[in-house]
Amino acid sequence: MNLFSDIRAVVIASLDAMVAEGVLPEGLDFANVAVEPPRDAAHGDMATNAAMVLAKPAQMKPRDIADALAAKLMADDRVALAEVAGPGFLNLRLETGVWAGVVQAALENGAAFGRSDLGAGRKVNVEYVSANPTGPLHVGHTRGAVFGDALASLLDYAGYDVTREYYINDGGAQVDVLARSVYLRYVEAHDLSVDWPEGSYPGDYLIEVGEALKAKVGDAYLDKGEEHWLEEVRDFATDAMMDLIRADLKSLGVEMDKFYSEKSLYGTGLIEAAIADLKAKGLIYRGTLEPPKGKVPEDWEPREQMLFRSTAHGDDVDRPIQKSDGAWTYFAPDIAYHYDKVQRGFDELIDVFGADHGGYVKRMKAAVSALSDGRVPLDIKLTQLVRLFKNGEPFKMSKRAGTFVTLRDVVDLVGADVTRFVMLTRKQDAPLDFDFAKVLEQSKDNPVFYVQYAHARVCSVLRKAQAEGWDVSDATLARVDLSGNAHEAELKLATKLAEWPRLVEIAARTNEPHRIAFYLYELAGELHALWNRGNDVPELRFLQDNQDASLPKIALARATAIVISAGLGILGVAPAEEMR
RNA sequence: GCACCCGUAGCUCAGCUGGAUAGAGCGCUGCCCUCCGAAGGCAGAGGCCAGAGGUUCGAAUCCUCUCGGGUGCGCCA
Repeated sequence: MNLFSDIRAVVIASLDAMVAEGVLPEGLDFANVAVEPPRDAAHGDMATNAAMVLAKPAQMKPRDIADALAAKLMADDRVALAEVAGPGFLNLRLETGVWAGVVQAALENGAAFGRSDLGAGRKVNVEYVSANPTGPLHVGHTRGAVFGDALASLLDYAGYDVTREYYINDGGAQVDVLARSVYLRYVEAHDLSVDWPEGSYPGDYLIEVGEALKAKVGDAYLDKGEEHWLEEVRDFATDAMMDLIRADLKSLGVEMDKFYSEKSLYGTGLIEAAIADLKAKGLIYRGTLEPPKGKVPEDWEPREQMLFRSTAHGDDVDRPIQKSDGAWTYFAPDIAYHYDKVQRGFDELIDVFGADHGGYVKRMKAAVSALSDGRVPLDIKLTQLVRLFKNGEPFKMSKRAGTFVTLRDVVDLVGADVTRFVMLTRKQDAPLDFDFAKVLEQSKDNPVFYVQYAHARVCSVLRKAQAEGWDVSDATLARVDLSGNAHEAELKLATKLAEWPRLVEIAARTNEPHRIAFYLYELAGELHALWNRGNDVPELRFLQDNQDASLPKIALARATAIVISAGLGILGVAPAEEMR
């Protein structure tokens, strides 16, 4: 139930009727007609811009359209008042019974209140984290993990068929470096000393991998050239790292539907097939790139390479897909991987990358555009870095992983729920300050607490009501006559609840789950405000001295808790029953 | 040099496919518990939305340019 789209439908129907009656000319496009909550509550419950949008194409004065439309809308039994204001806005005041309907819908539908069919079952693939399998996940990955996971849940809630996917970069040189590092730890496990070359991964987390390797193969690889062990150790090490990463993700509550191995692309002909597809479209050629202007690499020499004509699909420069020695560049398997996604039938693709990968956005979009003939949109979300603080001081930590702060460090210190919520209180492309002290603070300037507290307060009311022996099940509350909830503070809360389904759609359309977090903060604020109004106005307290008077109030509170719980569910955060 | 992201209250940030007088938290000032959890609430002060043009009935939002900050830029993934 989306009240805004319901009322918009009424507006559109009225406009259609006006066309039929000859009040409006034929052939008007109503696509830009919007029904929105007004910025100022004094303007009513909803406003439509219909008259202003249509004035020009209809060659009429906004005022005339608005007057005629107002008369039509007043005929709808949900509209109490429609009046023209400002430059041609039509402000609508709805019957109070409409808000009761919203509360009842929430109670009847529970967590599904706010679900949308916006996605219409379309298949969307959300690829996120995709960290190299060379070590534990760090804070930067954490943000990508939380963002991608919440986005996936949001899209699911909005009616998409969602696949959560992780691309394992296990085919390149960096896993060879990993293998050599593990080998050195393996040698150390035999109580032999080793020299650590530049650029290896000396992190402590590889010690146990080296020992595990020793337990598995004994001294079989000692004093052998790497041609005897590199491949085996590489597989062993990447498996161990992926186990580690999977456990890290699980500690955050993130579970992927699919882990897709880059290595698995080789030898299957998929890369060749993807390139052949592009070639058939005339997008592959041999050529030499110009050196980048302004910053020419010192060892620059012109080389002829196999290039992808990405400029034909919006890129700034064509991109190499084969090195001069004939080996694929990293871009080739990336193309093949996205080719595979297109082949698997996804209607939309989303990649979540760290901001340091911003340079790859255009070429990936160009590749997907070319491979799908423009049919499959690819949205790439870049997550900005996280700055760590403790009480305002920059926070450094060096534990088992060496110099960086790991995902596990963060989760161990503040918990998965807090980590997730805080990471979503900022737009993903803005830097995020994460203060270990503040996020655990139990006060209003900590949004996690503020939202949880609102939910806990409602739970407290329900517990007290049950202690009185009252039936406060959702089914009962949904049948209560809510016409008594007519106070301005109560209507304000119900109005906020009515925005929930609309907000879900906006957040899903923009792929911006942080909007959920901000909405929950506002909704919690409305509940706290109403709660405190009970100090001055006893009739507004959720608990009255008898069941009949209490149930309508409790119904409103419970509906709020349902929406908070559903919203937190999208963010992957468990609602608190009580604060401790 | 080029591309992408960003610039909104003293600070940290929202701002809905362009909508009315630009919002919230922190900080500052003053109020509100014999009363469901005051871990809260109410009110006040604080803005040339970096700047300049343009499109539009209407611009923080779209376009161009300038300034300032970040990220990236052929055989590294």
